[in-house]
Amino acid sequence: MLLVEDGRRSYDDIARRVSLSAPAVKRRIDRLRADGSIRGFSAVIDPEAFGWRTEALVELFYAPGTQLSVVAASLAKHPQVVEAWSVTGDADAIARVRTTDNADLERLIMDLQQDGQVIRTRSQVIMSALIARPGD
Amino acid sequence: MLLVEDGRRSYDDIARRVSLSAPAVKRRIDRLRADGSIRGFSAVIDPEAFGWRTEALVELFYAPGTQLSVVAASLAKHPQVVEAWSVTGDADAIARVRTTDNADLERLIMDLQQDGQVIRTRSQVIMSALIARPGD
DNA sequence: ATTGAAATTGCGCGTTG
DNA sequence: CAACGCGCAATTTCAAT
Repeated sequence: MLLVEDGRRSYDDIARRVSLSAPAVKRRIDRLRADGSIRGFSAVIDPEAFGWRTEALVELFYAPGTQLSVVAASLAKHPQVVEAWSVTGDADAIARVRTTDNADLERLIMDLQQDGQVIRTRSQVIMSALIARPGD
Repeated sequence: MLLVEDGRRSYDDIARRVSLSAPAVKRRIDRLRADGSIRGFSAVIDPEAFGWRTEALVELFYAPGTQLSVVAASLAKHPQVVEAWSVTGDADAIARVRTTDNADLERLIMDLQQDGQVIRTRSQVIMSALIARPGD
């Protein structure tokens, strides 16, 4: 969708590109928002400009029988956790985290381990972005 | 920033919330965009609504001496690759991918391997999202 | 503060099932 | 004929100068 490329495009602009009228476009978008196809709109930020200088993917290994909901709750406490997924394979979950520096990253990982059921973590720190498509 | 929560908020709306005038807000946002702190705006989509039913993190292992630029170019060819990072640790890079189904995922991985320098991959398919903060 | 652009709403029309 | 989605035009809100 064109709105993924630029979430502030005007209805008129979109309308011209798809050969419709502006109101028609608005109503379609309203519908997409209502039924959840479009979750919302967001500004995409440069993390460095906000002091987040290190980013990492942290694989999390939980104690047997740990509930997903408590995992999620534990992760939600830490604003450094940008995204986290429950995954198949070796690890139980993977968190994408953003910290000010390596020390902060270390502290976060310690926190997560103390927080409860984390047995082990394995981190892969991001050196550079190869691909970044917004809106995901 | 409030614009991360809702990228289509009006200047007036923001101005009221932060006790400033609308023009002042606009100037600030213009400055943030100019200096790169705000990269842009985007609609956040429900992948399922667009037929993307499987998501995975794919660790990529490249042949020794492979250039990052060719890695990036190879990944960029595939629209299923949503994000990709060069990382420390075991793997050389990690790609977040979105496919219609498992067969499509398998095909994508084969493609990436044929495409050149990928020696090995290891995939972790995402079962559910635990945390999702937009705008990142 | 003013001027112009964009968003929003009501209404009638054509198409479809 | 009922439901739906469109375009037009009028109104209101917003943006830019």
